[in-house]
Amino acid sequence: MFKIEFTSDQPIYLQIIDGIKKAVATGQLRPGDQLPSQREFAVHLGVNPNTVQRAYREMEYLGLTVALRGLGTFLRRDAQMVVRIKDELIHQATKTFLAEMKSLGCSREQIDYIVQQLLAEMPECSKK
Amino acid sequence: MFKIEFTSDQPIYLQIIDGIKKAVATGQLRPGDQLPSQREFAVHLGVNPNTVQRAYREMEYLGLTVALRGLGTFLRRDAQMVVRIKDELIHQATKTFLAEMKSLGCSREQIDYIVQQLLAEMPECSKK
Amino acid sequence: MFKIEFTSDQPIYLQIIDGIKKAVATGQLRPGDQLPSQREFAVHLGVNPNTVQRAYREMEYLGLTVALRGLGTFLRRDAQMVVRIKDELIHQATKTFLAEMKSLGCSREQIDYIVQQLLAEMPECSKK
Amino acid sequence: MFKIEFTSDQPIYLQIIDGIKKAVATGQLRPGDQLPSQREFAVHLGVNPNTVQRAYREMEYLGLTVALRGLGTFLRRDAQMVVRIKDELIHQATKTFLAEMKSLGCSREQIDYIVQQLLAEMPECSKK
DNA sequence: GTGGTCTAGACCACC
DNA sequence: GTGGTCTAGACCACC
Repeated sequence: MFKIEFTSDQPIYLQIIDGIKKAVATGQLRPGDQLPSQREFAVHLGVNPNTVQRAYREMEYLGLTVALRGLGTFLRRDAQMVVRIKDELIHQATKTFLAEMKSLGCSREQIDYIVQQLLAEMPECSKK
Repeated sequence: MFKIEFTSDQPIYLQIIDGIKKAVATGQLRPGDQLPSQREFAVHLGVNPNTVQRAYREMEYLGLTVALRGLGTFLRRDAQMVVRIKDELIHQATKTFLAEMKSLGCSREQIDYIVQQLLAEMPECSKK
Repeated sequence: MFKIEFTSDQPIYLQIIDGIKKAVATGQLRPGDQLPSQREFAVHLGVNPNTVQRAYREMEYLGLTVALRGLGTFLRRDAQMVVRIKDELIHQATKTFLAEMKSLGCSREQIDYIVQQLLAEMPECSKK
Repeated sequence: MFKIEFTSDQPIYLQIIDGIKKAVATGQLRPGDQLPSQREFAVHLGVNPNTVQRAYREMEYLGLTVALRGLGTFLRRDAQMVVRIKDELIHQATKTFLAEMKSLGCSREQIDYIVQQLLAEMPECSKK
C-alpha cells in the first residue's frame, strides 16, 4: 500500500495513519473495510508491532476505526469519512506546497501566477 | 545539509542532485562554493562513493559544477544559476502538487479555490 | 566491430563511444539500429558491463542513442546524425594529425606542402 | 618511452621500431645513444625478449643501430639519421591521415579545405 | 588528499 | 532478457 521512510522527520506512526488516510481518499480502502492485523502489518512495513498499535489507537481516537476484540480493526461505516479525509489531505497538501514555495522565496503573486499557468496547461483528467 | 531516503523510489544520485539544488536555491550554497569531497560526502550521507560521483558527474553535465582533479568539485561561478535552479524547483514543486491534488480527485476549480483561500490566510512572510 | 586497447591512455568507455561513432560514420551502423545489449557487448569486448553502460549512458546524453528499458539501446532515428558524426571525426582526425606533425617539428608550410603532394598522388577512391 | 598495444593489428616488433624512431625524431634519443638492453627493455615493455631482439635486428638491417657484442646496442653516429627518420614518420603519418579521411568519405577537395582551415587556426608553435 | 576509471557482483524494473 | 541503480573495493592521475 505504501512505504515507510525511516529517515523521515515524520514519526512512523503518523506515516502509517497518513498512508491509511490516502488509501481511503483514493478509494483503495472503503468504510467498513478491515485493516490488516497489527502483527501482519508490522511485518509488511518492517516496523515494530507497537508502532502499528499506536497508529491504530490514534485512528480510533480520531473516529476513523473501530477495533473489535478478537475480530480485528475496521474502518468505521461512515459515508462522510471519505469526504472529510479528502478535504483534510487536500488542505494539508496545499499548506505543505505553499510553505515550500515560500521557502524558495516566492511571493504570493508569483505562486498565484505559476499555479494558474500550470493549471491551464494541465488537462482536466477525469470528468467523472 | 539533507538526508537520503533509502526507501524512496527516487534514485539516490538524483536525491543528491536535488539536495544540492535546494541548497543553492535557499542560499546555503553559493556559486563558486566547493562541494564536499566525494568520499567525505559519501560517508556523511551513508552511501557509496560511486553514487556520489555519479551525482557529481551528472551535475557537471548539467553545467552546475566543475570538477578539478586534485582540487575538488565546485559550483560554477554563474550568477544566473541560482535563479535558474529556483525556477526549476518551483515548477517541479507545483507540478507535483497539482498531480497530488488531481489524484485526490480535485477539479481545476477546486484547486484554484483552495489555493486562493490559503494564500489569503498566509502572511507575506518576508518583504525583504 | 572494433577492439579495445587496454593499454591506451584513452578510457575504455570513450573508446567504445568512438568505435560506435566510427561505425555510424562508415555506415556499418545506421540511425534506428539496435546496439548490442550491454551484457553481450561487454562479453564481446572483454570489459565489464558497467563500462559499456557508462559508454551507452554518455551516448544518450550526447543525443546519439535512446535506451528503452526491457527492449534495448537504439541509435536515434536522426538523419542528421551521420553527417554530424562524420564532421566530428574528420575534425578530430585532422587535429590529431596536425598535432603529430607539429610534434615532429613541421612548420605550417611543410605540412601544407606534404599534404598537397600526397593528395595529388592519391587516387580519388570513389566518385559515388 | 612508449607503450605496446597488445591488441593492435601492428606486430609488436614493428611497434618497438616505431617507438624508437619517434624517440629519435623528437630528440628523446640521439645518434650514438645506447638503447636499453634487450632483456631490460623486454621486461619494461612486458614482451618476450625474442620480440625485442627481432626489433633490434631489423633496426640494424635498416642501418639505424649497431650491436656491439658485449657492450650493447647503439644508435649509429649518423647526423643525417634524425632528418631521415623525421621525413619517414611525417610521410607515414600523412598517409595514415589521408587514408582515414578517405575512409570517412572525404574528397580531396574536402580534405584540402579542412586542413587549410585548421592550419590557419593553429598557432605557429615554435619558430626555432 | 582530490577526482577518474574499472571490475565484480547484487538486486530491481519493465517486458 | 533488457536497461538502471547501488555497493565494495582496487588502482591511477594530479597536487
